[in-house]
Amino acid sequence: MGGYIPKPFMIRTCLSVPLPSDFRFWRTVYSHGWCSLPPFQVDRENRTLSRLLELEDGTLVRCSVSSSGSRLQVEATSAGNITAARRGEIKTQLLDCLRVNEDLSGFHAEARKYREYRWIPPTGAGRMLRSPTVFEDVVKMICTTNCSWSLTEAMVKNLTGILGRPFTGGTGSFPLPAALAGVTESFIRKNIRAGYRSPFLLELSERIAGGKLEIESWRKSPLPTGELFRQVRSVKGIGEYAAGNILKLLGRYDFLGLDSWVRGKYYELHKKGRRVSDKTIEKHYAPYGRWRGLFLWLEVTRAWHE
DNA sequence: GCGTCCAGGTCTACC
DNA sequence: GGTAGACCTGGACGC
Repeated sequence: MGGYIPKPFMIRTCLSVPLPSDFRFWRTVYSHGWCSLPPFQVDRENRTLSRLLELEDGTLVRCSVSSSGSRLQVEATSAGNITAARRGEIKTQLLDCLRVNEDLSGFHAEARKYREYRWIPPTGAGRMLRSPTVFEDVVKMICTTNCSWSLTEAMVKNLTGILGRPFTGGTGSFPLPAALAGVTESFIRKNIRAGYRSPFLLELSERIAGGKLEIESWRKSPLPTGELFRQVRSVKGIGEYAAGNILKLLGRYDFLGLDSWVRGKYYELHKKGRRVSDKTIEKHYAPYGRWRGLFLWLEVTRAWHE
């Protein structure tokens, strides 16, 4: 029994994109935990980042990205034709995720002023991996709050596996706001295992899907950072920690985004393990101005790359 | 296997 | 503005 289900005919194409001289592929991939949350997948051995992209017309494309010399190498696979327009969109989305076109010269110039941060410019550190959409970054950030990393991984895996669109031989796409808005709170609790975060995720998705909240424009917002921070904080489920870190993915580094792990690292590095208040930490980084959140993050994760 | 405790941010109510 | 308690899950631990 069981009928024959034909496998879709897959089309494969390769792209090669030039990179700026200060770009470091692996440092960007491993800039924080996002590379291990689906639809991202990381292959440490082959130093490859994979990602299922959903293009504007709905086409799904699996991309395997690596770096050779000064170029980004992309192998793209899809069930549909990968036209010139689609190739352009794949390139745009990937460069945006990897922050390739973000100018870090101001940050590196600032780093050179401080003895403790002079190690940063030669390493090319500073770019933080982000998702193709602000929505995905915000949902994932809510899933990092008040839980272990393994639970975050489970929630995101459920989101892509249950509500995302399937693709041959891998993870599903990240669900669009409408997909998340189309289920109930109890469904999110039971199947995504998001617990008390479920009403927050549902409300966010419903507001976006219903056109009442526009968050994709945050990446190009002309608002001063403090004002943008207040806007981000107005989303239920996003507190000081989550908003501070979402801002980093929007290219603003004025907030520290402290969580228990970062605090612990700070105590280790600066206070011989002794706990201090958040105000003390904020005071420490205040002299570094608009880059303070990035200095803090690179400082506490420095050992990851050594 | 079961029960208890704890860690992890955010929200709301209250002072 | 500051604080306490509730929210939910998974892991650690003791029995």
